[in-house]
Amino acid sequence: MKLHQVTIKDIAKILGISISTVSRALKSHPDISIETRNQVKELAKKLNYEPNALAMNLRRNKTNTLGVIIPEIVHHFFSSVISGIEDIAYDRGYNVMVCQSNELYDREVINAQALLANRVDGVLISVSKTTFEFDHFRHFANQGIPMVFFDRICPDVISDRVITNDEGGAFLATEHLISIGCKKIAHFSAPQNLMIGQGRLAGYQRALKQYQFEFDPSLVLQCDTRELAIEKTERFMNDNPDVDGVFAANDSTAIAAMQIIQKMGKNVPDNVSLVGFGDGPNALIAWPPLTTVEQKGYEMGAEAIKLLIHKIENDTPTDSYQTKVLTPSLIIRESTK
Amino acid sequence: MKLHQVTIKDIAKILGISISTVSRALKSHPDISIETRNQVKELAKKLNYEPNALAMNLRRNKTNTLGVIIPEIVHHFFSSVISGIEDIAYDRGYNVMVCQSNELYDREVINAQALLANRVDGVLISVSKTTFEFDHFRHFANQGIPMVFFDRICPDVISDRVITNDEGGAFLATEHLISIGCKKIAHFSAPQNLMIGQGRLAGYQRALKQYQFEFDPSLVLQCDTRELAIEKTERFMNDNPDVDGVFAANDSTAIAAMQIIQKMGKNVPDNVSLVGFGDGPNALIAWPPLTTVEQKGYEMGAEAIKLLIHKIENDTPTDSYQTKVLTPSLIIRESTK
DNA sequence: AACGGTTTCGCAATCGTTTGCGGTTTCGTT
DNA sequence: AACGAAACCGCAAACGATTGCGAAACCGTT
Repeated sequence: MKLHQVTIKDIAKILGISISTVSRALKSHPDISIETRNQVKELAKKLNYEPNALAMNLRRNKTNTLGVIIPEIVHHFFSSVISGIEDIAYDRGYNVMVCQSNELYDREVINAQALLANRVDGVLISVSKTTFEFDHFRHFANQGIPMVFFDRICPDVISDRVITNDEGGAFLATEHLISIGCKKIAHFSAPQNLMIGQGRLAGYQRALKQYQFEFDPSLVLQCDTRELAIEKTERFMNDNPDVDGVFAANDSTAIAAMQIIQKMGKNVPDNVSLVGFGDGPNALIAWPPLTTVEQKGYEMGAEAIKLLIHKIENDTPTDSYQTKVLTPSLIIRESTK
Repeated sequence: MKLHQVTIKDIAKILGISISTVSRALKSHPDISIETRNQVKELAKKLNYEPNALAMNLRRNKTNTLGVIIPEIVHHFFSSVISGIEDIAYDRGYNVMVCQSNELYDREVINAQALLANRVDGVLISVSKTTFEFDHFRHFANQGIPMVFFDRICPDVISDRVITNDEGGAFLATEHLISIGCKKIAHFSAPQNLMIGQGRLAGYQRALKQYQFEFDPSLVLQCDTRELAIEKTERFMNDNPDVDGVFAANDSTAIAAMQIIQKMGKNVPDNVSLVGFGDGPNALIAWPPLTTVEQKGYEMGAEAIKLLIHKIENDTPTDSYQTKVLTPSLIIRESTK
């Protein structure tokens, strides 16, 4: 049972002055005498007065709240993104409502509706894997609410976007393996129906080509989870015993593969060098620490929300959209040499 | 530039009926004829009408929004908690505003104020490490806003709580080290101003006592982050060369310590056995896989929000508070033997 | 004493919605 | 034809805050 919260009306009644005077006094409006102002402020503090944001928001038609729709919070990458979002939001005086879709289309729709009903000033979205219909996002556009997509962008909805240059990152990883003298480099790839899968394979291929390595399709193994790596790595390494470099599409795959390879009696990095992609904290915890392509979740969140706030606070023409591409960088550790 | 959002007033004007009729028609109030009701509903759908939650909330004095204050989102444990919170909130029709304090007292205070201003219906809190003053939490109580503390609870504020049985978990961990034959067992502890720090130390001590080990304060090292472990472990192990068991207050500390110990030329688990606390995915990726006390983040979030919603929706007497204790279990892996 | 200019404050509308109460139809009954 | 009950709908206040405009009150000047 909620108690009555103090309002300016209460303060007005107690002090025997009008509501408007209290309102003005609280924000040091010059129309109000200093004595009155002080009286009001003192009483407000004494009563623990907190302005009712709901009322203000209703009047201003602005909530200072941003919505976020994200597939899964329990993911180092996504939680980093949220962290970046939160920090910038905090600095700029915005609140954040985080919704997770759990990769479910229906839930994403409901989340979007809730954010709409709550009149958020803008939304940040990373699309669920099961979403192929985008009308729930278009409603934001219809209402003039700015959107920024990040990471999992929505190709069918024009808007601002923040993405990672997967191809470039994969190129760096592969180039590094080449530069340290690897002669036969395998790629443990992500599914090719995902943009990230395509991009990372493409970067791998471009590096091979640029350094006159022949592309051998049999050196590409679709394998992008810890479980798959544990299942497939040994056989693959036996089939291709002279592989001395592996670029995996993500860190957990790389780490699992590394552990299997070590168990097979090979030394990492002396016999085989491995590079991952993602740079969660896992890369540091593995042994040896994993060379990996750093994916900047925090920066992505920060960039996305900056873009969004800019859109909200400046009346930019509605038809100008940017796409920000974050270039990942290679972090060289001890799994390659 | 935000467009005008459709309101019931617009619908009323177009249909030439009153606002109240529209309002009632939309919720199928029996006073309204079926034809009118249908007309209204159709037009509402056509215009993409979305009820303004702000206005409703202002009138109802209820927001259907819950606040969460958490130290850090980028933590497997905390993001699991949020995931649990989100899922239940979604099922029960609540929105969630997540704020991270980044372990900063000042920021925690501001977060609390923001939630207060937004008139959340209740709050879930896990206290920052740098918080020693709790008035900002008491404001919630003063306003009659239910609070539930979880994990990092606040001893000075009476309220509902959800915690893990840290003492019990620590006991299990220490007992395990004793049972496998460790003779000199150190504890890398969390700060003693945190209840979890106290609890884990207490469990360690109880196990020692129960098995007639002498408690040696110099074997307790305050060290609860990866960075601290990297900084302090070597010196500690040199000062105490015959330590053959370490119980660390969390996994990342245990893993970092394990890596340092390995670098010092000792074998894990042959020379030194280590146990962590927390069981994020890291414990599996470390080498050797870490024995650890399993902490149930998702369940904790779910339990906490259930308690909170119960408090919100039922007028339970304000003076009855529960504490829910989640019992952790020991997961034995290869860092101990 | 009357006037003009400050200073200081209050009225009332507004944001979008809900809801008690009262008012107008409509229709059936006698 | 007249009366009463249903059925249907609108007025207006309320939630808490902001703000343009108007209005007192006070001061000094002539």
